[in-house]
Amino acid sequence: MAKFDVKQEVTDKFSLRGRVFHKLRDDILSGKYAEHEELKEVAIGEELGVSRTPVREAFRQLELEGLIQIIPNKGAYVTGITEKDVRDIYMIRSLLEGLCARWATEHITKEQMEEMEENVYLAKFHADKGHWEQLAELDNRFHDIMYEACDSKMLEHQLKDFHQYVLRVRKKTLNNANRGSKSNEEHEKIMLAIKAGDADLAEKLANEHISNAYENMVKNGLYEAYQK
Amino acid sequence: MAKFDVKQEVTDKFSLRGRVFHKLRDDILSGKYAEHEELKEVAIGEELGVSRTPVREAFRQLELEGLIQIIPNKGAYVTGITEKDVRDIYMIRSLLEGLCARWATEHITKEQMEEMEENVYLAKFHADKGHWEQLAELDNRFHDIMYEACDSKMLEHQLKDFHQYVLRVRKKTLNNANRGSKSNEEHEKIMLAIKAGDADLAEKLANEHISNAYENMVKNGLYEAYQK
DNA sequence: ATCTGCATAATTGTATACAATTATGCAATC
DNA sequence: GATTGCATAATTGTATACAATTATGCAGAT
Repeated sequence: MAKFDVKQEVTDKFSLRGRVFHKLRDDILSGKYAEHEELKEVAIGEELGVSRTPVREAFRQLELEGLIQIIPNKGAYVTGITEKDVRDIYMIRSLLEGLCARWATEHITKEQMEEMEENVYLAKFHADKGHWEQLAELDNRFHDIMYEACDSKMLEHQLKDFHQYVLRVRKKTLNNANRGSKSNEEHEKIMLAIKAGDADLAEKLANEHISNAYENMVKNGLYEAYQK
Repeated sequence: MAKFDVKQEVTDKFSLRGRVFHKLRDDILSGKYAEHEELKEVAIGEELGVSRTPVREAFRQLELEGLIQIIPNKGAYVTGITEKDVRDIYMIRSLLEGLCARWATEHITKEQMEEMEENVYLAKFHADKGHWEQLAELDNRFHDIMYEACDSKMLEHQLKDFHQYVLRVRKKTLNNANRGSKSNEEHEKIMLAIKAGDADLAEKLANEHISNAYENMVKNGLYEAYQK
């Protein structure tokens, strides 16, 4: 009577299609392919040692993830993201993260609260030591905890969708200046607001947290990777 | 030097895969398939007179549209939407429509503004006459105008995504009571706020518009179609 | 030199064959 | 009767062949 697993990831890591999907996604996000570059089915297939069928299916998924665009009978092209797109994404995400923090305040479990506290204190340690790799990992994890804690698969899905875009710019954001520790200080405030049950404050702080991340990114000129 | 068409719909209406995609989407949204019903590749293919290949690709798209869920090596199942999911969707959409109204206030063109006014006044006429079909059509169109007017392909994409879910509940909402004319009165207020350049008011009204639509839906018990 | 028309090549769209996995039914066992 | 094991069927996953569409290059006209 077990219902099918709702937590199932949309992409299967073990099928050929799943491997193609993950490989292409990583390559696009890491910048291996230029924007607007055309992806050929046979070329990708030969590179990975698979036929066109799984490649085509991976293409359909990447299209709806917003990473490529398929034009019928022509080809698949890596999507371009403009400066305005990035700004819009951060503004939308700011709203949604705020709502997520609000709902998390209302629904977080004891275990999730404990992991969130642990995350903040561990991140403080790594920030002091300058361990940017671990810090970035913990930063991602903090947000994932909040997504899970908000107890809404709809909102979680939306926010994780945005993550695909955000990853294209955010990966370098925590390395420079002291955004890393600054970010974690903001996490701590959000965490404390959630712990105190102050949903209004949590929402406001989460809003600002994303806005600040955006401001920091602009200040450091990470836009350069994107077309005007 | 023409760049590829960014406005291109994600699904091609003329390819076999496109036809399968649209057919299945309509059938799912219209309730032809029960929730959690399994969709078999061969059965769908035979019904539409096509092979499994275009069916499989349509499945991958429907999955990312959130209408079905594919479990590797098992099958494709129509997604279930719980009452909580519906509530979450409307709350998220309320936020995003508010942002959309704000941006529309800042970016709407003269032509779009005129179409929006025309939409409202035409809808008033049909509401008086009790033409619910046309009213529903105009209602959808009003929101599409606003999505286009906000001048953000990212936000537009998000809101249209939600539309897939919302269509499953909203289609009957305008038929009963006087929600139809009530909805249009709210459209008019939003339109006037946008025309007056009052972004704060437009945002607030758009927020409330979606909330009201949700409240109305709950009041009329449209939830019954969904699992607990 | 540029443009047009057409033959050819390259690429995507679809159908089908086969492999791998999962579901089903039934007999044997307890 | 319930359960296990296994043979069989049903279904999905992948590869490949062929069709349809689009891109390319070149000859000839202007």
